[in-house]
Amino acid sequence: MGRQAGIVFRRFMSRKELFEKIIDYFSKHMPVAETELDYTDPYEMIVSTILSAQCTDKRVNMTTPALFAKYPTVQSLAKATPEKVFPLIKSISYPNNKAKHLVGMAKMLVKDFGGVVPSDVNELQKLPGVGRKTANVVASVVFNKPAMAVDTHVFRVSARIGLTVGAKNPLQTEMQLVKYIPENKLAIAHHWLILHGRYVCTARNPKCSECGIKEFCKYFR
DNA sequence: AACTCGGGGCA
DNA sequence: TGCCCAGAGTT
Repeated sequence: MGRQAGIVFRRFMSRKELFEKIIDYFSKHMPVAETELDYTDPYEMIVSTILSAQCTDKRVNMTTPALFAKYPTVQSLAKATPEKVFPLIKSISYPNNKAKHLVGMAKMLVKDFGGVVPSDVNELQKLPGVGRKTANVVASVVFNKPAMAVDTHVFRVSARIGLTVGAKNPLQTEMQLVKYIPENKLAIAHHWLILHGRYVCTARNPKCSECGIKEFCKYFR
């Protein structure tokens, strides 16, 4: 497999072909990922995604049950205040900002969107606490839109492997990836690249010896 | 483009 | 203790 892949790579391999190679590996070695893309409802998804900024998913998952128990709907959260939300999320990153953002988001959803989470990326970004990354996550994962969310992991891993070339910021990475990744693979690709970046292709001291796709990786060669 | 928000996990 | 972390908003 390794030798064969090396031979294949020595001739020309497009980024689309490169993506197919790694997505094939991930699909065989991270079968859990598919189910982790399930969501209960758009409200819980967008709240969870906002909370996940600069914070590990484990801490978010420890926090959300109590939060949704007290504020199960957009309407209930819209009637809250940041001061009431803060203690429920104080153990995650930037609790003050996020408490403010969550309440502001809920208020805007009720006031301007009829209490319904929009599926359009540009509409999503109008919400407090929702930037381009969060908007793309919600659009692609919840609404199956052709959007690619790029966080620090996706940015770094894509550059190292060679999925992107010369991308200087997350937006450029996004623009390159959406060009050749099939629409129905964008959400799962986001998830896989994050997991790979978190546990193997780390920012410092990446574990190349444990990496299953180093055969295809520009950074490793 | 640079700066701020920020508590918890881990070496 | 010091360093780091699934970004977003402001200046």
